Amino acid sequence: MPEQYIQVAIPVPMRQLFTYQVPEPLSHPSIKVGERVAVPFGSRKVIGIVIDAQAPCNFERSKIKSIAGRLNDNFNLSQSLVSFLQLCAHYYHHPVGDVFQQALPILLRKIENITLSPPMVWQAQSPTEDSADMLAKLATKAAKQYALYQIINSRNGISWVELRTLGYSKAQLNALHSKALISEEEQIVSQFTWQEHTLNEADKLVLSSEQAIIVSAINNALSSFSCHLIDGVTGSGKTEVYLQAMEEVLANNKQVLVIVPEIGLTPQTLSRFEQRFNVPIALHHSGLNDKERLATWLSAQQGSAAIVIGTRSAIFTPLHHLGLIIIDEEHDSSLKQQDSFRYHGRDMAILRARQLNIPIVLGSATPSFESLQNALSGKYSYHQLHNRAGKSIKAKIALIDMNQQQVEFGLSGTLKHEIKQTLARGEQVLLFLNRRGYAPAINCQECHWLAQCQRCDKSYTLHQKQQLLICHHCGSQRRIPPQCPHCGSVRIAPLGQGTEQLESRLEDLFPESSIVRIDRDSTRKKGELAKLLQEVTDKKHQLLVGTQMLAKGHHFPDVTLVAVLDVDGALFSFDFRASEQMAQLLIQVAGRAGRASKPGRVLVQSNYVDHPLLQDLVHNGYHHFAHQALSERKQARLPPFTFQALLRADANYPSYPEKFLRALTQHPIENCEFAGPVPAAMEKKAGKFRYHLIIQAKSRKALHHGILQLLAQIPNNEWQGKIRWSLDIDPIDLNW
DNA sequence: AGCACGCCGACT
DNA sequence: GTCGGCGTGCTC
Repeated sequence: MPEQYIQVAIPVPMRQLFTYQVPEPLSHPSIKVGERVAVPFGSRKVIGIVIDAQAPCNFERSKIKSIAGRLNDNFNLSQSLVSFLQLCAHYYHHPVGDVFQQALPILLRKIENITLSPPMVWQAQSPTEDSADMLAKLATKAAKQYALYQIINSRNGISWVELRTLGYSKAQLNALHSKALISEEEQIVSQFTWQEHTLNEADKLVLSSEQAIIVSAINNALSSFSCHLIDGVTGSGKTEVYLQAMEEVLANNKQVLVIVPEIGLTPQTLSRFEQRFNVPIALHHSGLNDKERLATWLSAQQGSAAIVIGTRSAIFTPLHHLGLIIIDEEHDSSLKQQDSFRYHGRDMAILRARQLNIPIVLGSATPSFESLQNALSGKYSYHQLHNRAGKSIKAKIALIDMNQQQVEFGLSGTLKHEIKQTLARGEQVLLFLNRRGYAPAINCQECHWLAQCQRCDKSYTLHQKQQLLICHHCGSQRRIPPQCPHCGSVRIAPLGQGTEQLESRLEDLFPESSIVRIDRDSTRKKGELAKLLQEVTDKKHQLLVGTQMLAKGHHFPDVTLVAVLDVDGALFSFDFRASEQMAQLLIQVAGRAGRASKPGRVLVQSNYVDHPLLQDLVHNGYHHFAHQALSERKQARLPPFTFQALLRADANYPSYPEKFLRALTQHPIENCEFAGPVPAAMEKKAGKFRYHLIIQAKSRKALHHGILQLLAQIPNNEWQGKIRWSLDIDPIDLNW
């Protein structure tokens, strides 16, 4: 018997695989790709994934260790998932082991044996006379319990995770259980199959011809790769298109993967899918614990889940019979991971659809310029959904020229007037200010000393309620100095305005109205955001103040006035994507405010109302704006017409990062150009000094090859050990 | 990323 | 004398 060697991915940030030997006693049954093995690594023992089961020995024989054991559970990765994750690592030039580590549920990365209780589902008991009485009582006395019962009764088995995501509590469940209306039973784990009761025909809407064309375009080619961009405003019926496209896929006993933004997995979203299809749905979002995550993973892999709905990392779930991928709100920035393995959920989803030869659907009211360009150039099928006539809820956007107005605490006279009018009609108002805290700085009015964070060289933000100065870049805190440390004056005053201050000004201006502030500070506690949003829906508050986090996913039917207090930052940012994001934000909130009978209005305050992009957006809408901006990007040779990678370097010594990056630019790279090195927008952050180098190419292929050349230079670089670096392919935020 | 090894400063 | 600070280097 010859010696057997395997190549293993190890959970360390190294761009290589490790070779191990399989000792004879462990070699039966034969080791397969995707198997998890316990291996000695340095002084510790870790879990590795077998990438190659019959590798040649390409390492000094005497240094090769033997694997310590095989994990003989049923949680090994499929061949298809292994090759997909390798593709991802390759695309992002990211360490393979780290990609595997991030893609796997935490429990699969631990050595300990996994004990997973069998999956349980809730079911309605067969009706009796008693239960009919009880239900009649619940219908009047406990509406929530009654609704919960109705949901459980309408499906054949529903998991606690689903019910929790739909907004129900354990207490409500227990109440029904103690009344013997429902029971918990072990789920029969079997391959999902389409049955007569799977589709709720009554829930189906009649498609417009526009919608019908899209559904058949998707369903016409279910066994080959195609990418469809559905471009349609809120209320134009994107979801109905998703649902009807899914129907055909599910009817073929194939699974569907739905990716939504971080904040998008709301009870409403889920219940839309629940109502239509009576099938097991597995969820994957931040509200799950480790065991629940593994359960989702397993049900997807075994094929018992028909639909998987999740946030960006759900793209790594191992669906065995995947037939369709849907990316909702494909422009949303939460689809891109912004640390360590910086992947884009949408782009990896396209890669996966291509690998599996299946269609993928991207949907948005404000498509990313990348997707729009791919649609316009014919790379994707482009489908526009227009609003149905007569049901138009399109909001109007108007500009307020701050130069022509008396401005008090960031509020123009016009805006104050509009707020008053709206409140008088009993409707709600939403004010955007993208700066949390009380004031973005405090300074001394005598000597103009500015309180700054030593580690970041940035102003401290004043948090009045907490009586603290907080650095928003590194989180460090200090007390408010009673007097200027420079000249001793006590005339220390806040500079500029944040949400906290706006909230307290509004309390003075509109004492009759209840005001709620929604930002990272006010929603730190778990469940607080949901609670505040519920209060808004219940009309407990009339005035909403918030940062960008308010723009995503939430629907505000009684908000009829939305105002953006300061849009100018986005117009003059050096980041060329700032204006794209600003436009998306404006259109998104405009679409989410109001309802058919009471359309929302959007007011935008600016000192530069003549700015061409602003004018274009306001007068001609998102698509005109996007075309305009795209032709500017083309002229300037910026993405999506070119392809970028960002090499970030940081060190404890100021000069190192720049020198390290500059050394790399000394060797020109074929078909690639360098920009920089430049100091990061925040050169100093948390005591580290940071520089950026952009590598740009006309084609993705050229960029890919260029990066390989670049990375080859790094290991022998004299700066090795003195600096830390990381690579970001297709960066979207140049600020960090 | 861990973790060991190693070389300097302040303490039972 | 030793405990422990974190710089440096290695992991099949």
